[in-house]
Amino acid sequence: MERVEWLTEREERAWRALQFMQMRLDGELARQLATDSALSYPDYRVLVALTDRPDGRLRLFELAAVLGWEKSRASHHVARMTSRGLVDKEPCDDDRRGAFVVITERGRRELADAAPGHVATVRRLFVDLLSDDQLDSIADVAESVLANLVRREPAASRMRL
Amino acid sequence: MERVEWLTEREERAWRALQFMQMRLDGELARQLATDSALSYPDYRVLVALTDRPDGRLRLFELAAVLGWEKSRASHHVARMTSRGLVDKEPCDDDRRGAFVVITERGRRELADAAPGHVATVRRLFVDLLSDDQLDSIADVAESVLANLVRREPAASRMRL
DNA sequence: CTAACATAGTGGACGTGTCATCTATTCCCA
DNA sequence: TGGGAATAGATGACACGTCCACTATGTTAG
Repeated sequence: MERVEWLTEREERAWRALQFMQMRLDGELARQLATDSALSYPDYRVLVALTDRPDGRLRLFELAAVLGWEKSRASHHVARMTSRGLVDKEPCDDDRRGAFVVITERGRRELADAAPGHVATVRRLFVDLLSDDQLDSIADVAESVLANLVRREPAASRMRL
Repeated sequence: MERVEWLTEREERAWRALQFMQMRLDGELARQLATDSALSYPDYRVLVALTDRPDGRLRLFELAAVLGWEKSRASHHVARMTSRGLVDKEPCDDDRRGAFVVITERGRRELADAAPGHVATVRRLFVDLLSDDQLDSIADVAESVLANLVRREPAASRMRL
């Protein structure tokens, strides 16, 4: 095992603060939605993704891709949402393996109720605290970290016997 | 319901990218630990917190505070770790409600095995990609977001009947 | 054409995290 | 000092997310 550099003070500060921020932020967002609406944070994200489409429908694998979820997670979550009447599943004629996820009237109503409070909270706890430069800096960092992750990913698929 | 400003393009870019980064980063970190060691990411953080103390022990509520966890989460997680022999629980004489969480030899061994790979992954996927300015910027942002969260928190406790 | 492979989606098992609730103890102040 | 409030911790119920294995359908190369 070669020598491993532990983090410098500067690195540690950034890494710790980021972890804490994300944990607390997600917690608050989830809590706000749970308190002020009947939607969980994942529910909310699914419904937003669906209403971004003119017909309010997405193939399950597209939904997973848009949200950055694994397909299994999307399947489980959509199943839960279907049982609560927030979305419906419909078969797909082009590809008979496939399924569409469609937002219901009830889903639209609950999203419309929840959205203002959620957006206000994102502003209050995050966006409104930051300058334009800080927002850009965050986006730059996050995008380069993501690009690096994606670049590494195909390595696994390339591994063939 | 007053009018709510949805996010500008710049704000949305930062917010979305940050969410994605954190989700993917946590996933990779968890996956790396699961693959290369017998520890989960939460396990790892508990053991690090304990070894930061000279005697390898912390009161349960202190552990929760250090990690930024709710006490219930700490209690559940420590129970799971105790059953796997990574930590022990010991009664506290000063405060008979209390309990100490103590790292075991086995816990120390597994942490020592897991640490190099974990740190290397944090470097590879995050720290080493960023400049000093970027690291400082992240830390500044995260700390001000956290300070804002803490500032709001006491409001709830102040609410009395 | 068909055999191998890839992809869409499902479902069970399990670990994780939150909320609400409960007990026991300690703190505090009138 | 006695009694109400705060605190430490445990626990049960439930939602969430991952891994893995599986079915069914589509795609492609020989």
